[in-house]
Amino acid sequence: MVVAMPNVNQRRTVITCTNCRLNRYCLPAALNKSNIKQLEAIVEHNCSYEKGDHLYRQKANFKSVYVVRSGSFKSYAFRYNGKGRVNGFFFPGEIIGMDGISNRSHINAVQALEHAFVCEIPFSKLKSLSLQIPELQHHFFALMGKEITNDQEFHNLLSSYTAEERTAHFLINLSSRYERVSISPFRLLLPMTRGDIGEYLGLSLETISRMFGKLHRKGLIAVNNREIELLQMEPLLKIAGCATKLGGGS
Amino acid sequence: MVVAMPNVNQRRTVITCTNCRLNRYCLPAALNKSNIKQLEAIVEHNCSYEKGDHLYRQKANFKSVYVVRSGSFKSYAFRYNGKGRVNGFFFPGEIIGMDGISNRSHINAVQALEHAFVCEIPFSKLKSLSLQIPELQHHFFALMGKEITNDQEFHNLLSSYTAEERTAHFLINLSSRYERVSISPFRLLLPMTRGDIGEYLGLSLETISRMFGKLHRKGLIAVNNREIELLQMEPLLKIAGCATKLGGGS
DNA sequence: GGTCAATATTGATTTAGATCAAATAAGATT
DNA sequence: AATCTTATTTGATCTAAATCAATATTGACC
Repeated sequence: MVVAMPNVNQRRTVITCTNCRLNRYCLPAALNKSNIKQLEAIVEHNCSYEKGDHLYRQKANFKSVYVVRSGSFKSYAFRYNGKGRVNGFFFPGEIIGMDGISNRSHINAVQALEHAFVCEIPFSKLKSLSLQIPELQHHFFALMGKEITNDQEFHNLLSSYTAEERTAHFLINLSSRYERVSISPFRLLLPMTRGDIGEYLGLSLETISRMFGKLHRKGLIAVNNREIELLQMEPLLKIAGCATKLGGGS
Repeated sequence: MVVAMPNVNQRRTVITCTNCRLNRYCLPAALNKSNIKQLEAIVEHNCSYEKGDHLYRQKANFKSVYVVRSGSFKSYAFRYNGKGRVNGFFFPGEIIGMDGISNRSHINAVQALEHAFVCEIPFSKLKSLSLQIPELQHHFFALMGKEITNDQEFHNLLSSYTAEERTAHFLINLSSRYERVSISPFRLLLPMTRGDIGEYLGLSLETISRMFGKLHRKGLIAVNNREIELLQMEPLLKIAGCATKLGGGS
């Protein structure tokens, strides 16, 4: 089985925010050492999930947000009419669960794409702590704001990009998110199926396969099942509609 | 010219959050009287905009969020490659500006669709006040969370709904947002063009026109230029993929 | 009221991507 | 290793919506 996302801190030292390799991408990024200790106290570290396990299901009560430590997840939702599927992927350092904040219940389900670890942060405790630590409040506002701008850029993509552009954008976006957490940004190991990508990008799985083929024929990528190598970034960025690499996002 | 959104509190009494007719949909909703006074002190009330005026432009510095008091706005963004356009509409009681929180600069431009008034809330002051008033912090987290869930439901719509379903959804969504602020939910006066709607829904303007025609021929709506009457809610809700009326959203 | 520019409708044609249909290929299970 | 299931690729065909094109309508401005 392809395991795209390497585990972080495999050795079983006790894991804390202070010693976590991802701490500069996560909530501690905004905090000083003493504040990090306070944050540590409310975080449940390193819960383990197997491939296919659900972090939560649609309509589940919202209690916590989660940070991916290793592995990856997809979020998906069915509507009343059965439409709609995958609406996000999550990689190490990224936050899961904001879809439950407004309603106190999650609108999506979230499922592990491979063996994964997450930290769980009870939201009520996070809110209380944010009242005491202005930097934490500020940072969490910024994280939610980032989620909003990502979603809006995605709106743009779904309403005006061709299949090839969406596919290139997807690869470039993944690349920059991998790079951020020191995973190779040029050899992408995809933890999700073509079908997942298709649902996410509003395309059929056959079209995803064809677009990978098309980009391959142009010499921009190499495709070997779930392993995609990005060979020529400049033209890819151009097709993806990016002036430069993208910021991370769900 | 069609003026869809009636002005609120036209008589020139001094307008405050306490006496604002929209206060139960806006930030004061979460606050007690003394807290509302504190909020009032940081709000710039009733700034006026003419049709076509920009509330802010793409890449403008982020200082404030805004609440629509009357009239309506659209937000739009151009990408590096010239793609993408309208990505949101805003009606009375709704918050504009969250697209600037994470980056300290707005990714969208926002333009008045008709004569409009907004209240401006400097974000740094709002954050400070949120540290003192837990209910305010909670409420603003909830508002941002709502934005996130709306955007994700929209992702779903753009990736899996047909033109007819999108159009019906748009009308139903508008209806419930109008109803929330006591504007008729069955006689919709649209402040935006077919082109705006098309860009928003990822369809051409001709398709919007045709779908209005199609829903009209089915007897579900009556179309008179910018005035759309919803005649049969049940079938419309069904086409729109809603079990019941939708919550508000951008 | 008359002219112009912007919007909206409607029809004809094209096309990007969906769907249908096999054939491979990779992993999982025995 | 052999079988079975799930994913992927590739080709043929179809179709929803885009695009192109022509009017028609509306509102804005002299």
